[in-house]
Amino acid sequence: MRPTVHDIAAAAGVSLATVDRVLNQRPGVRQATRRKVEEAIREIGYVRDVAAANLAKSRVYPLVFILPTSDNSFMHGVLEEVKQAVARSGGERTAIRVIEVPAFDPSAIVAALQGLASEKPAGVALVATDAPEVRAAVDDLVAAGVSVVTLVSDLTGSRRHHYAGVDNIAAGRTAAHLLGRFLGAKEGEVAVLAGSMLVRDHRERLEGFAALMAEQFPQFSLLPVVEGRDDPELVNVLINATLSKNPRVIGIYSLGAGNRGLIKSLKESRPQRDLTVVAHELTAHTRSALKDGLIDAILNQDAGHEVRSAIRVMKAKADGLAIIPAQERIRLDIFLKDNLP
Amino acid sequence: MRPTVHDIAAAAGVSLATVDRVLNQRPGVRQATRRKVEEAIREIGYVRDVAAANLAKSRVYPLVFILPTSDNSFMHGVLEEVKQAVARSGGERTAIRVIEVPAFDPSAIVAALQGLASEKPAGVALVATDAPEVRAAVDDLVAAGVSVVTLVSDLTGSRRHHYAGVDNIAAGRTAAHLLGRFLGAKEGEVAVLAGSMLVRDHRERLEGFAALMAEQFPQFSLLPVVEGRDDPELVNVLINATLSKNPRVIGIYSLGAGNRGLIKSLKESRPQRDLTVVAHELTAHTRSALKDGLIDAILNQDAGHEVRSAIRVMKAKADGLAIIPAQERIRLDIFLKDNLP
DNA sequence: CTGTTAGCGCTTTCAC
DNA sequence: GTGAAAGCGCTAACAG
Repeated sequence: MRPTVHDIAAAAGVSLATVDRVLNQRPGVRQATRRKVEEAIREIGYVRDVAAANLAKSRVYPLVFILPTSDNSFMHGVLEEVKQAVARSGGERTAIRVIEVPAFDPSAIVAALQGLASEKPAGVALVATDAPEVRAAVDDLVAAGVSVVTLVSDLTGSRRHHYAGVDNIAAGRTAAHLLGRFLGAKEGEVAVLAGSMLVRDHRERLEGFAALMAEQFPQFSLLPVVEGRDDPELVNVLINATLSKNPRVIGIYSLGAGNRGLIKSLKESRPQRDLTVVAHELTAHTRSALKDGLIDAILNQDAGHEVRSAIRVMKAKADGLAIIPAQERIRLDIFLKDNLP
Repeated sequence: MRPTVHDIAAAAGVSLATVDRVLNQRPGVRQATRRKVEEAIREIGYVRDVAAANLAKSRVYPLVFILPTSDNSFMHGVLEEVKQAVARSGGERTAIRVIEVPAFDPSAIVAALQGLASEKPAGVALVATDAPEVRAAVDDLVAAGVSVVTLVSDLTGSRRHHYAGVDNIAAGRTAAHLLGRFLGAKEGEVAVLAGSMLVRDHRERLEGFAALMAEQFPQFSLLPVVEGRDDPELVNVLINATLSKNPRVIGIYSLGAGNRGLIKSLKESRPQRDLTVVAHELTAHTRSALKDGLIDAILNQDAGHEVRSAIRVMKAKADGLAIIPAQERIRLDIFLKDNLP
């Protein structure tokens, strides 16, 4: 049997209440007594039963997700996963609330973050827009004792506890590697489509992509980045323009969302143009385009994993508990036609 | 506040003990009373607090892992992950035991399985060798009320509750897809290295690989499969022989373990031969070979995920609880030089 | 400062 | 058949 608080109390010659005070670093214990109890805890090899503690406290973890209201399948997927987590709230002792904010708008995030300062949830997960004022607002929340996790796009330099998302520089490099090898001996130009250079994940993907292309595949020249704001309509127009203006384009890297528009362009260009395409995020649209051979590879981050991981981490950090790093690492999934889930 | 057993008791006008009997399907309740209680449970929308129940029962889940004593890094990794799970046993209420059996030996697995019949652990996870007697022994355990999970290699046709491993047909197809596209316009032969055709995972990978090569890349002819028994020494000898006998080999698919031997051969052949290689399982050896360009892509299953997932599933099945399917799906990871974890 | 006591939600004797 | 009461490991009033 694992040792319990009773065993500590007996060993240290004190009452349960005192043991509890020491265990939870609450005041009202003499230094000497405290030391005695800590000694006993160590001697005996005690580890707290978190489930029992939570039961006694009737603890629930109030959690907040701040998500952009982007009209793209990926963000819809994230929202859907959060909703499923809400459905599981009972068993997981969580109370989850979602705040939707306009996309690519730092001030909206800051406002949401500041609104939470008084509410003091156990944890906040946000899709961060990379701006100093967001960083400051995050740091304030952390200082107020809230556990903060960035989701999908990170906020380096801030004091957030954890990032639940993929390594986007590696993602860009991987895209370049695949595109380069798939293109093989061909020669020509490569177009890059992004959402916005305001979000860190897009910037990093571009950075990784451009770097590896330059290092390993200098035979392909990169066209200037096209920013489609993750908007299918706009993307469609921009890509059509790019393709008609640049007849030598043989490859496309779509590093943002709004691929519905890209796919439309690809379909229209199909008989004449032979394009090798790598895109991000597996959605109903990109999936069927992959199957049809319009897209050659999809890089993906598992939204379900990201959301579940963010919740686990927020809970753990709220209690000052350790996480299992490998379990919380968000993989960059590579999907080809043949390994679709 | 979520409804509790007390609420049910009050609503049904019975005592807690009776509610508990109904909840746990124990005898000693009149049919009429039982119905009344079940009614109340439904009306009130009760869901049991598993943590509290486990606390009251001082429940621990005795779990057994049956693993082959293969001298390869992948199985060592699995064992390592199980050990880490043992270290977490306290908080997870598990008591994990490992039984090691000789590799590729159905009778050893059967003996282990039968030995467990009397012990009746809550769950058993095994790396299955595909044989009728193993299937029968698994079915017996399931019939005895033990929850059984196959790990890494499945046992279709048996009554195991769950398979914690990758889709190996898809893995083989993915390997073919990568190899075919990476080889591009070249022409020549492709060699396939397996561990043993006795294990289902290897057979399935081969099947998927051969099928896709035939469909999509008929320009490459496949050499007969080489069986290296996952043994680095043997693999080294066999691959050396294959390479010298077949000068037209331009690609290799290593679908089993023992890649240490393969890598040795690759190093030795290096200046003269230009080989495109796809291998399975990320280990210290394959990782550095990937970095050095000896291997072009590695297909991997995350041993840590597999072990943690197996444990979650065994526990859930033992209690008749639902799992989150997406969380328990083991991905086929594709690693290139650029997306190594 | 320290201890006693009554729960958290559920299970389990042991009576009736 | 059914119920009262004690207790799982921990926390939180409330006394002293």
